[in-house]
Amino acid sequence: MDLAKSSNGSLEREARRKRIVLNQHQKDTLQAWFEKNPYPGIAARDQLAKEIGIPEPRIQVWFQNHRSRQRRLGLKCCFEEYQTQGQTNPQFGTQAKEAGRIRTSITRSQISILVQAFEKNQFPGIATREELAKQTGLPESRIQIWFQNRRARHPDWSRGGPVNSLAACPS
DNA sequence: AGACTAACGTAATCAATGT
DNA sequence: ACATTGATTACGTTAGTCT
Repeated sequence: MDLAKSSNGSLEREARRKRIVLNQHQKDTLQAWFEKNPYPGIAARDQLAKEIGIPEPRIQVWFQNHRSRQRRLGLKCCFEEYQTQGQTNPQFGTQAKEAGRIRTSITRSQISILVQAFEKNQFPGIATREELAKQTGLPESRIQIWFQNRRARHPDWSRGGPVNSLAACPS
């Protein structure tokens, strides 16, 4: 993606989160959990997060990246396989799909804060997201997801030219 | 300099919730 | 029933770390 255009006072890409560096013990533990279950639910992720002292959202991303890596190496850890195995073979119950994160409910006032920020910048960096997290009381990781979904579903009506923003939201 | 990989992006889809 | 929208998936890209 090519945001962060030229020098001429254009919008610069905001900084991303500082990259964490995993120590060997953390890598080993992650690896071990991955082998047991490459698709951990929120409960397992939380427990693992606590165990190795890494925030749960980082754990979730690590599993996403690691699945890609494994797949690239020819190893096939695919979700469907995992699910159907659980269904056709209920005895191997360990393969059953684990519960995901409970849906976060976002209030009207929180949404208005987020929408305002979105109209200023559709691609907030970590600093902006943390600030919004503070203002709204929502976890930063949920804010990041909110922006992803928003970009996908409300394409630029602040970017470039306002496409008559009042036409929206018939409430 | 190049390999590795956390962080981050899109697109598609599932699923909870409200109307 | 349907629309809206939060969460998860696959997969590609960007950029920091390490050898």
